[in-house]
Amino acid sequence: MDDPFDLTDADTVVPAASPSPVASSGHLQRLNETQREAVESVDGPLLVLAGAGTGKTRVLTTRLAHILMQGKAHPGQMLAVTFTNKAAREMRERVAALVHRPVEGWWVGTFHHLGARLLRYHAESVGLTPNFTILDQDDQVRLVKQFMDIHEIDDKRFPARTIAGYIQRWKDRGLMPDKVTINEGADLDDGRILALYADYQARLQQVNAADFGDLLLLCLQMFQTQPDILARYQNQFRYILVDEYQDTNVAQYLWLRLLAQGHKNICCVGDDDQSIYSWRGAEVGNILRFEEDFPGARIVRLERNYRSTPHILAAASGLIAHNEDRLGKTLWTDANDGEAVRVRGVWDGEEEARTVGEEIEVLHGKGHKLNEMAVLVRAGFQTREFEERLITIGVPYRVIGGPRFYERQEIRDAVAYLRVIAQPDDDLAFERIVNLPKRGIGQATLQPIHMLARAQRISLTRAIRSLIETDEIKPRPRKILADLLVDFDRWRGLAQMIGHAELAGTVLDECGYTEMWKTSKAPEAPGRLDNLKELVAALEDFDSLAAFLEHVSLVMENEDSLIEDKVSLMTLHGAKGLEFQTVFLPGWEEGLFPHQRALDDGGTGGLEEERRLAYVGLTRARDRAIVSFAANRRIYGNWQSATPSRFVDELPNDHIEMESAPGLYEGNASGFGGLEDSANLFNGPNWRPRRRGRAVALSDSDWRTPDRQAPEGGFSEGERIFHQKFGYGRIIAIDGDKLEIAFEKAGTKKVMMSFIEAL
DNA sequence: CGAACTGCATTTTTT
DNA sequence: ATGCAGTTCG
Repeated sequence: MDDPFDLTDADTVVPAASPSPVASSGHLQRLNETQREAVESVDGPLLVLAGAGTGKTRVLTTRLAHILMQGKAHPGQMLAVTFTNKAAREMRERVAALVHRPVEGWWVGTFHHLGARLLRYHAESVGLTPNFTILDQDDQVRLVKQFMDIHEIDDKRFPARTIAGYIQRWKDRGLMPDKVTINEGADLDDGRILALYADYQARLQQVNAADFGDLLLLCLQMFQTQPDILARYQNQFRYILVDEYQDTNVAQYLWLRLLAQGHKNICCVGDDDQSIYSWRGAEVGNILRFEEDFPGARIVRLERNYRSTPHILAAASGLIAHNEDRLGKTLWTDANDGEAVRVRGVWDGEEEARTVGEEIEVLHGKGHKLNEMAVLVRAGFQTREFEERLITIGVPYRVIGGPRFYERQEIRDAVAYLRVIAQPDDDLAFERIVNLPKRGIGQATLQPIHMLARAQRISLTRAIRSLIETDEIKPRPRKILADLLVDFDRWRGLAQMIGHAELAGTVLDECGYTEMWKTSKAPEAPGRLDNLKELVAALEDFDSLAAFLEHVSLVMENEDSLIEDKVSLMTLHGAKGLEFQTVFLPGWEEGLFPHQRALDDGGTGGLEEERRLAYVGLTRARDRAIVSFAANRRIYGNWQSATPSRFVDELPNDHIEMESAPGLYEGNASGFGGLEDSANLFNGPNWRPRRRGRAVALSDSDWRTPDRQAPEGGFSEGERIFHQKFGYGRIIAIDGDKLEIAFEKAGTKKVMMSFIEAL
């Protein structure tokens, strides 16, 4: 895949960039005046406040290309940091397109990616070896659990998840255990949490591992303790560029500030109004403080919006104006007016889903692409209602942000085997697979091993090696463990002889893991086996096992091809950075959006962040935004009546069109009958019989684009298929355009043929 | 040691 | 309603 980790020293791979001012000015001409200013102000600190839809990415990539083409720096002297792999990839591709060739040797990537790379070069300086393991959240929690009892922490009051969260937050703030103050929560649970953090951290080093936070934190530590290393990179990185600066946490900020001290050419791009990640450590303060942090900084505001209609822009601006803590921007556009933002009150969630579905059908009938429509919700579970509706009416959709490939159980299991092979001291991986498939190794066997490992500060496999000769372990488990270690050694030897993809296949077969799923009666077993095959196939794309493992730990994304025309369903968070012609924004009710939880533990700041989320949602829309709220909603199984979100009231009247049924909305807090009034249940203004959807689905099937029309004889009984909601299954019967399918997980259902994918 | 049961919480998420 | 995690029983 993209940029597998390699040990090529960036400095040595520097083809000199030849200045080509002609091409350069061509690119500059496609920019407006402020954009050009942002591109051309290459020397000295620069903050680009880039409002939604103001051409941020274009500026960013043109700037990088500009620097290259001006011959101001070699690729190896540029550092471009993003938050997601997707953003990094996009940057790489677009810059390459601008300079008409792939750009070799420049440092583009996520904070974590680049941090990992730096650490691998200099692992010894922080007490690791270059092949250290990167732990993900799951591993972290498991590691925390191991220390819970030692520190006598009540897991009712402080579940492992929560503690891992505290540790993560400390790391986000750049705090090693010895730096945590009372102010930062050093006294949590009488200091037990902090003590656990110290143990946790010591253990990580001992097993040659780093968690996500460490990728930055250890870099910081390295920079602070090894001035020569720091100086080298300060010197090397002539131009630094940071995307989504409003999302940086303290550790990332410190990391950047240290690296930027050399040439002081740092360009940060961001938008304080789109800061929606404070709950995971992002500090809006970083962007608000930029001028103080980088003296002499220039600030460029990109305010001309190329995305949305004036109505949408005005609605979003009017809403965000209710926030106090902001740098302030005034977005403008010279696009034509377009449609007002529609705001619709409905009876309940079902009706909301129905109306959204109808709207989608109408638009699609008029020739609008489904790819250009999105339903953006506050919380993941809200997508369910829309999924059900879209299935009923036969509209293809995709849910973005579901479980990801590398997070699936079988994939993590398989990866654990590979980790044990590549990193013999990887305890977490070892524990995951020591009794998987079932070998009869349980807590009883593991306990003395743990004790020894802890006492001697060695890894579990090492502990086993020294215990294997003694009577500490009963004969039967002793034999099993000894065999297992022999297997490990054999696989490690094999790794030298055969390709890593082949190795993976061999390991999974020989350890019995594949067999375990083959014999499994579980309905999802065949799917899991398919995934394992996919994993082995994916390994082919990497140069080495190490490169693959790096990829797995750092790149957790799912690749969902945008080729098929589908409506997108996702959370507002997931929508940041995307745009659609039509955006549906359902669930604008007090308690749901703004979410009660954000209000409770975030105070005013929490509310403002929710408002920014709303702003992000609205500004995703190019032509059309439809906000809706329901009077009644079923949450966790019981019905609750709801009040329209305060954000609805904050939308400027001149730019919205209220479509509430009479009586459902008259300003906030009135005439919004809840369910206690049970007569309303069947007489609500928008109540309709349940059956209706069925009829719509059948009569409307003709609007579907021809190529999506399921081929008549495309399926046969007994065929194995895939359905995006119900998963894998086998066809039992065919009835016109509907198929009866026995799903492996979801039981037997009748579904529309157009939703079935042949395998 | 493994399987069944019960209780409990249930925003957002990248790496 | 639902799933997951921790506990209890065989």
